[in-house]
Amino acid sequence: MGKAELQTMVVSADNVKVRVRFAPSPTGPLHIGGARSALFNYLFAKKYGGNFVVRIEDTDLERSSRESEENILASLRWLGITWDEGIGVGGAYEPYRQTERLDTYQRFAAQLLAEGKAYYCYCTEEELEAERQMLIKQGETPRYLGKCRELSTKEREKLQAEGRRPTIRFRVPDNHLVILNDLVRGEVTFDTGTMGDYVIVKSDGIPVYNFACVIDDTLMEISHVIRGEEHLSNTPRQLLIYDALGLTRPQFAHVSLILGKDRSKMSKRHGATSVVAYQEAGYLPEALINFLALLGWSPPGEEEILSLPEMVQYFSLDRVAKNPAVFDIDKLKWINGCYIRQTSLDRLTELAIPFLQKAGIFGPELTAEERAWTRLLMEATQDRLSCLSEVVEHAQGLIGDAVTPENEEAALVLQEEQVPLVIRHFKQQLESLEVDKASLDVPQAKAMLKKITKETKLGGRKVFMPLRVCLTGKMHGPELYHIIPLLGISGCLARLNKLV
RNA sequence: GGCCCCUUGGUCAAGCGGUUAAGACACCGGCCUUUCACGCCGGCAACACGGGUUCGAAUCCCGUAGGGGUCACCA
Repeated sequence: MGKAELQTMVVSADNVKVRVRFAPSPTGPLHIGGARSALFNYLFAKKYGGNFVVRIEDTDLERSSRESEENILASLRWLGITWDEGIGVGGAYEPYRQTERLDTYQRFAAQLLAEGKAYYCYCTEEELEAERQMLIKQGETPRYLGKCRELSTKEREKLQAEGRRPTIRFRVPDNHLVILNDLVRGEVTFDTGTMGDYVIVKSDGIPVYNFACVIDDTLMEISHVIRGEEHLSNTPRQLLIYDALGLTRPQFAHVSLILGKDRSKMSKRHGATSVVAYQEAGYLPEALINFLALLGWSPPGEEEILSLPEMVQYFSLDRVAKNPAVFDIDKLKWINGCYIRQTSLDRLTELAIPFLQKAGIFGPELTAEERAWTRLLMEATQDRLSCLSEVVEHAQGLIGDAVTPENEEAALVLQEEQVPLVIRHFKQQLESLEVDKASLDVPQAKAMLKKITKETKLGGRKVFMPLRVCLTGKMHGPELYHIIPLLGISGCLARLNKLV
């Protein structure tokens, strides 16, 4: 079946209610790739008027934690990805946490057992490991050879009496072709020949992912499973269970991975991989979302800066690319800068405050004056920021009285002959004003600078550059008429006196 | 190693048998500007390779190479 035909299947799925899900396992923070999967599911649901559900797959008791669950949900909320149903919001298919659905899985496992489609396996980990090693040594695919497949009741009782707790294994049909019609990949065929019977229920009675997700997706009436490509190889195992239980398969769409610079699956080595890390680095949620959407999907038009509703409007699985995408931090920065420039000063101020607090510039509570100062700071730096965290540097440059020229070039500027004259005029201007920080605003600063230029009859650069270096020590930076009010009259005078 | 997926500029990507092979980021140049930045204008740069199919392949098929994923009582 061609991709175009598969696509019409999706679109004509109007007789089936679209229900998709994001099912993270709470074993750490929300990963960038997970966030994209969640986003694609969300977009798909909204596009087709369906429901987006969030389910927690916490069957790995060792690694799962409530804390991680909370963190993941917090990241989703921060990104603006909301869910119609699931953890925290409830719904008609409760519960949405797998460890609270154990009896359900047991029922289906019992059915498979009763029908001979699954069986108890008493092998120990050591035995299994030995088998694996042996196969590897022989150059074969490591897999379970089916030692416990035909255990008699007596043998089982004996093993049981030894204190062995069995797992339940699915009996994989021999030399059977499993065919998947993937919505992004097309037809994919797997041969069960090298698969080996796999565990569906662990010895502690907890189901394994490949089993639990089949049951849940069925019971929760999930229509489309959109997930990362790392699950593609698992899919035949799940498909086999659908078939064995006589369940209707959902449609699948496997989205390619997000890669690091070296083209391997994005991991810690490549830098930040969690959504919180980007949040803490000063990326705006709408920028991250926008960037993630562009990784593996492309809008039909030319515009790449898109709001969530716009993405919903344009989203479709047939515009999802098959090839993996390298995470390009430069592009993220650019997108983030675009959003920072679009953001109102009021919101920008609120967003920036935590960064300034964290840097120790402000305490836990801000005075009205500090807020106003921050707002001015944002006005001064808005279009030169690619990340919120960058304001810290700018703020730090405005604190304290000591200024040193950043380099030789800057030092040289101060040697120019007109400098004393310019400074004298500037000081006069400052001193003629009330020595009250609040009274010095941007229009006043502009007027002052204009006056100096006029009085000294000097060209712009000869006036502005020395002042800039005197006040900041730097050759580049925000507009002087922003810097002066940010420093305040006393701040400016202090810096001038220290330097000259 | 077996199985599976992928292959258009440095990166993201459009393209779905006939195009001068879009666009974006990055990079380079110019303009704007009292600096930098923003913005605007311009430039560099790609169909992995080899066979087919076809009047015609980036587009279809088969190989090769390269990359990736997966092979747990993890998800």
